[in-house]
Amino acid sequence: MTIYASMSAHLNSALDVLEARGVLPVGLSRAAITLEPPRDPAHGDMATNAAMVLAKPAGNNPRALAEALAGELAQLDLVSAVDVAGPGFINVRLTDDSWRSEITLIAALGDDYGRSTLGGNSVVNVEYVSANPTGPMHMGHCRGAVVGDALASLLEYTGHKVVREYYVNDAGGQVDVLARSAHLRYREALGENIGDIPEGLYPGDYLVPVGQALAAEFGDAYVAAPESEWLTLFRTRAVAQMMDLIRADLALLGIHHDLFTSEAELQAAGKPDQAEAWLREHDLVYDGVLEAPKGEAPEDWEPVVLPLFRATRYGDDQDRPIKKSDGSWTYFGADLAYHHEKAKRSDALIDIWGADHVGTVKRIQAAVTALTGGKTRLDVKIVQMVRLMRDGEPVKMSKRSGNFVTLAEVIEEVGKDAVRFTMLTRKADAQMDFDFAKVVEASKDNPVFYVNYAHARIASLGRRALAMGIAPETNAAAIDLSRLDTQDLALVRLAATFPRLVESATQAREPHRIAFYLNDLAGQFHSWWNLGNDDPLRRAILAENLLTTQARLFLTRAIGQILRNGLALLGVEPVEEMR
RNA sequence: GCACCCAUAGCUCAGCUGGAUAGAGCGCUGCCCUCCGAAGGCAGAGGCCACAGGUUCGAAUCCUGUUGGGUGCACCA
Repeated sequence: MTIYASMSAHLNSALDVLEARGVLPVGLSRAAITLEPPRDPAHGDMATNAAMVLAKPAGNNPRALAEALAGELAQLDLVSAVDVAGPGFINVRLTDDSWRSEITLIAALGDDYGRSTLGGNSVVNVEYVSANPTGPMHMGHCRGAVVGDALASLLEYTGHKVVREYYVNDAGGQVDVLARSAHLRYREALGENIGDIPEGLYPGDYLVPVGQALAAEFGDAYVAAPESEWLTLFRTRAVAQMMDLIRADLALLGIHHDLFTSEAELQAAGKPDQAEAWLREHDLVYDGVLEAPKGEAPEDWEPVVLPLFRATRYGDDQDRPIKKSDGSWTYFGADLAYHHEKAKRSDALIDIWGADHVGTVKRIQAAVTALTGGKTRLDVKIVQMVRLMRDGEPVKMSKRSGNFVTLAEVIEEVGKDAVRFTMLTRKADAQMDFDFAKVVEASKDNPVFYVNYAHARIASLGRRALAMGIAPETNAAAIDLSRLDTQDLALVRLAATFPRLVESATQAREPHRIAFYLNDLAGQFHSWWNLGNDDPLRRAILAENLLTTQARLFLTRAIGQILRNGLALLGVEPVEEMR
């Protein structure tokens, strides 16, 4: 058990004792109780608000309750001092040995230090990326992809069964446009001069190979044929190739989904019809007239009767159409059925969406609530815009000319790890700038570099020790941990908060917290390392003092382990040496 | 007009779901190796946490309103 977990268990036992003794009423909720490192280390190693939280419902004085609780905690072996401060904080100081043994635990658990069973094996479906299959991925998709992937890893690490899912929007008007664009490229591949790509079709060069493949497969059979004969066929072929492109782009980012669900297949299987029937039975879909759009005056708007979902019952501004007047499904109508399908096979749903879809959050949450009777929760995590910068100037992007910055280009320029880490150095619901120059800069201004530099220094210690003929002692029992002093243990104190940080980052669905933590831990490590500059005796490797050397190397390996565990959650490769 | 997000040091941003004296990087002012551990470290200056109310033992954090910025408001996806 980690040191926080075991203190937390002891705290609970102490409260049980107070209950048994009648100091505390039985059965008070302990949910609001926290056990955390105080902001000011001078206060101690851990602080709890238990007395303040419980005093009121217990009808007790917080200070008195705190004193009683402190008395219990003081008896623990791993506690060296307890005091009550302020309105009723209980500050606990742990023995140096308890911190020393946490290093052994980190070494023993290795990659699993930080892993937890928080999720209880519940099935969480994370849908992310889901870019339209009409072209390669561009940078607009990147942040959601990275955040979704890191969040999925966090959930996995904390004991959830995670399904990483991609919803393929292969049924809307945009894929018909894709099919027509592919048809044009097909004619081009057969030798026709197609001139400029007409307005309204996709101009990108990435469709050239699609046209060539179609020409190779079908010859000139569809050159002059009416659209009705080739549209579906070409659409299927083009979408398949676009998905190959997208999968390749995602692989560059290190992202691999478990499941790709096709909108067209869901529709072919009648899922939206089933959902509609059920909703009609429960008076959640009715035929009604859509309100006129607000804002700018619509020119061609006219009232028309459509099947509407009663989203207003669940807090949306208006009821939302599930079908168009031509009888086909709206995006929402199909998406509603899709979420219903996901809900059937999951305990919780998470969608990662770009900020341009904020307006549709309420309706889909309303639909999930309606279809599952409120049993399944859908969290929609909105990822804000990223502004691409180069040397402080915004990079111009024009979607119309097809001149957008692709994900592949950026990864080629700065590397996967810099992209991933940088995307996670800001909370998702705040906008961010992505500066090409900064993300590859080798300085402490760049967290990717800074964290990896710490890891590389640790790795180099191992190499240097070996070169000096000092083989690292791997048997923890053979290491004299008493060689580690206060300054060494400060590093352990921060390292030991990793497991609880992982849990809180997961519960808040905020993977960026891991990135910030790693930056802090790296900072403290660099600081520790530099102690050796002023005082050679503070260096890790002391040729004339093997016992201290082994203890310090053991400590640094534990720090390296935490850095690796955190980087793994972010999908970033730790580096062994700087070049 | 409406909905959602944001507002913290000169700049870019954290702040662990309400805790104690508000933190980091950059920039600024100093300092630490006559390279075998400086791509780094230490110290200093810099704050009415946009504004006004409210909730309570306690608010940057939660609620309401105001102001400023962003995104979005189709039968599109």
